[in-house]
Amino acid sequence: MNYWLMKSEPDEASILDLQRAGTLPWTGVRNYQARNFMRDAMRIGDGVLFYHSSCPQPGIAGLAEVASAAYPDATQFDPANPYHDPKSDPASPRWLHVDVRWRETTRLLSLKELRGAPELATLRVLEKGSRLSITPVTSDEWRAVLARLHAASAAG
DNA sequence: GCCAACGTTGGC
DNA sequence: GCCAACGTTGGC
Repeated sequence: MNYWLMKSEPDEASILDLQRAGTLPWTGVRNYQARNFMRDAMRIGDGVLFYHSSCPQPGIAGLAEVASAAYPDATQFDPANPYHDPKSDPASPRWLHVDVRWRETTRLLSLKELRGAPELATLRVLEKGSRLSITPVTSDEWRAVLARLHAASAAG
C-alpha cells in the first residue's frame, strides 16, 4: 500500500466535485514524473490526500483512493481540449491517468497548518519550489495527517 | 549534450 | 498581478 498527495485546482475539480461524482478520471497530468508515479508505482486502493491548489485556501481538503490502473488520457488527442498534446502519438499515448475514488471530505488542513506541523515537515509538497502535482507520501506522514484531521479540535 | 529562453506553477 | 522556481524546448 502506497500513499500519495494529489493537487487539484478546486475550480476544475474540488473535493466536493469528487464526492458528488464518486469517481473521477484524473486527466490533464502533463508532467513526466507525475505520469511515471501513476504508471509505475500506483496501485488500486492506494491512499490519496486530496489537495486544493491555486486557490484562496490551499491545503488538504479530503481523502480519496486510487481506483484504477493507469490508462491513456483521452484529452491529449482532443484539439479542443486545453490539455491537447499534438505531439502525442495515438499508437503510443504519451499521457496516462488513473481514476480516483472519493473517500472522505475533511476539514481543510491548510497549507499554513501543514507548514506549522513538525511531524509533517518532510512532506514533499512543502519543499521549496515544489510544483509536482503528484507526490509520494510516507506511511508516517499519512498517519500524521489523519491524526490531525480526525482530532477532536480543529485548532492549530 | 549543453544551456538560454520560454512557458507554467502556485503561493502570496 | 507578481514573481521565484522549475520543467521543457530547441538551436547550436
